[in-house]
This record gives sequence, structure tokens and C-alpha cells, in this order.
Amino acid sequence: MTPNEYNENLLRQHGLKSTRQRLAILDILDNKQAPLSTEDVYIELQKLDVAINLSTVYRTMDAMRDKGLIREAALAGDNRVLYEMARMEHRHYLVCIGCKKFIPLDGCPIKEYINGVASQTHYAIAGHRLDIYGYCPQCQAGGAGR
Amino acid sequence: MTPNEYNENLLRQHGLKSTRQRLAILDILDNKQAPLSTEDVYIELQKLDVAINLSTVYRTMDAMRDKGLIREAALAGDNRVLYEMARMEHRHYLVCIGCKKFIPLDGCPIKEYINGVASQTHYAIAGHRLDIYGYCPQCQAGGAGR
DNA sequence: TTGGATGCAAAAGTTTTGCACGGTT
DNA sequence: AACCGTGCAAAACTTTTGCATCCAA
Repeated sequence: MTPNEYNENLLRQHGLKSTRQRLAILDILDNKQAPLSTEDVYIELQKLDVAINLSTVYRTMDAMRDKGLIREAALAGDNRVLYEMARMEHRHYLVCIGCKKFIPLDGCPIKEYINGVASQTHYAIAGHRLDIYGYCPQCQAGGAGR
Repeated sequence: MTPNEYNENLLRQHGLKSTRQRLAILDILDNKQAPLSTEDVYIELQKLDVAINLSTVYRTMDAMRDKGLIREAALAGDNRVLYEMARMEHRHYLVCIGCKKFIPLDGCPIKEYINGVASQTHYAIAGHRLDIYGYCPQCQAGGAGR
């Protein structure tokens, strides 16, 4: 199965029609390792000369989020929502404040902690968000990435 | 020292002039246990019949954030930034998805984990964000808070 | 064929800015 | 007195919506 066929199935399995625009958006989310805002996705599409309207990108991101294909991930310094593919295991990131680079962290350090919170509070835990911020070695050196 | 005098000093110590509007905003942030968006603060001010312009609230929140008096905290379902007082110890929250209630959690469960990340990655860690989402007992019961 | 998806343009909503005036230090 | 802070109105920017057309199933 080609990567394109895979994404076509992915869309249909989630009750969404497979279209040129949606496949292009999935390609971008697949290939970028960092969470992207709606505007980010639109800019990437333009770089690839994909003809698409910004409102379509907004609607597509909404639809994919509602269907569970993508999820809201970390968020940047500004107040935009960033999305990433909803892979099986969730991810946490180490974000460089200087150059905005995202490094995925291995595993989830608070799995057990959350179990404890659940049993103490009787909340039905649905998810969590954890990101760590700092300066990468290059940016600490006042380096290129900045 | 009255609470008001305390906040007056707090502002001056951070290089900000003490004004009626800023004291009112600090009062609200002091008294609410949950992080608030700029708009939230504005609405609270109106409830208290404090005459203030929305753009002043935006500018004040920006200034207080820049001076370290408040910090960006958890964020809600929409994509607004939420602020809270920058107390000595930072806080994490358990947020109910149904009724939007914020429960502060005791301590920070990832202190040690972050030290490990720092030494492995050579990043200069500046901060982190952790929130847990779920449904409180009432909302699980389909209850009032919803 | 049919209902969902898209493009376009306009509207709605949010945040920022310029400028004159007012208030704190 | 000097300068920061505020209100007001306009501008800029982001996101949503209505509607006609298009396209996947």
C-alpha cells in the first residue's frame, strides 16, 4: 500500500472523503516532526504549490480533529493551537525558546502520577499536556539558530 | 500592610506604576484560583463596575507578563492564553472538560524528570507546562456543572 | 445522483496601534 | 515637570460563515 493509499484509507475510515486537499495536508503533517498551526500548514501548502483556500485548511483541521485523526499538541509562544498526527502513543516535546525547534521526548514521565490523581480525585482522566521549554546548546551560545 | 498596599509595592518593585486599573486587575488575579484570559479579566472588571478599556487590559497583561508579575498558565479548549499570578512555586491543574473547573495539584511531579532531560540534552531548561484533563465526578454523572 | 467538500467573499471576532489626554512619581 | 498609563477609535490580524459550485462515493 502506497503512503497515499494509506492516507486515503485513513480518511475514509474516519468518515471523511478523500480529497486532493486533505491528502496534501496529511502529507505535511506526516512529514513534519513538529506540531503545526493551521497557518503553518497553509504556508507549507503554498511552498509546495498546492492550490487551496485558507478557510478550507481551517475547516479541514477542525474536521480531522473532531474525527480524531489529528490532535491538539503543544502550543507555541503565541496563542495558536498546534496540531500533530494522532499516533498511538502521545508525545511530549522539548521546545527551544530561541529557535523554536521541537524535540520529541521518549515516553511519558507522568503515567503513574496520573493514575494516582485519578484514584484520589475520582476524575475520569481524558488526557494531559506536558511540554518543556528551554534553550538549546546553539541558542545558549548565542548561535546560528536564533 | 493592607492587601492594597502590598500590590502597590508589587507593581512598583517591578517597575510599573501603581494605578487604579492595575490594582483592580491584581485583585481579580489574586482572588480567582483559576488562570484567566485577558477577556475573562475584563469581564470580571465589568462585573465589579470597574471602568476600564479592553485595550488597557491587554496592555496591562502584556506589561505584567513581561515584568514577571504574572505568567502564562494552563490553557483552555479555545486558543486563548490564560494568566495567573507568578507565585514562588508554579502550579499544575486538573481541569474538568465539562464544567471548566480548575483544581490545583500539589507540587510538581516532574521535577526530577526535568533534571534528567537537562543533563541528557544540554538544554538550559527555562520552564514547563503540565495540565491534566478529565471529567469531575459531577460531570461524569451528567450532573449540574455541565 | 447525492451529500459532503471547496473556493470565494464577506462577516465576526480578537488583538494591536496611534494619538491626545490624564495621573503617578 | 516628565513620563508612563489610559481611553478611544481605527487598523490589523485571525477565524468563521453563507452560498454557489464541484467532486468523491
